[in-house]
Amino acid sequence: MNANALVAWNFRRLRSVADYPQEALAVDAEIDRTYVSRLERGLENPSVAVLERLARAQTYRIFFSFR
Amino acid sequence: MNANALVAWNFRRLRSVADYPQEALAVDAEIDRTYVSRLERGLENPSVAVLERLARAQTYRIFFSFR
DNA sequence: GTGTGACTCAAAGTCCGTT
DNA sequence: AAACGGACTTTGAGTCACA
Repeated sequence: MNANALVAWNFRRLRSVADYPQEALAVDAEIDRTYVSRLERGLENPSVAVLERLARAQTYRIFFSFR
Repeated sequence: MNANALVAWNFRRLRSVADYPQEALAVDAEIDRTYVSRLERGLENPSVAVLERLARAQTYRIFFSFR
């Protein structure tokens, strides 16, 4: 198991349980929608800066969600 | 506090407590030694693949160390 | 709402040396 | 043993049109 596949899998998993569309996440994280798509399928090798923006967006989403 | 600064700080911290020279880590992780130097000083924005190689090398070093 | 291919270009990452 | 420099090659980041 490699790190990028794990990161990809966890990002998708956490995004979908939060009922958070790729497109909305992309906007919040200020990352292109198509890049998020490829990242979640393990086709990219993202940098720490990218992970940070996505993780922060995910965190806000979870904290300010209802259910 | 940003993610790259944290990653940099932790990599250096863990490497030095393991008594693990940059050059040896660089060889084990198959990463250029000058890059490891810049990374630990927070001057780089490394990819997941690089983090993985460094982290694996660190892990082996810790597991197969004496003290 | 997401996946894909093709693209540009700034940045990641390498390799040489010197301090 | 680690920082620093420059020149270099490769890849990630970011965009777009289309399915």
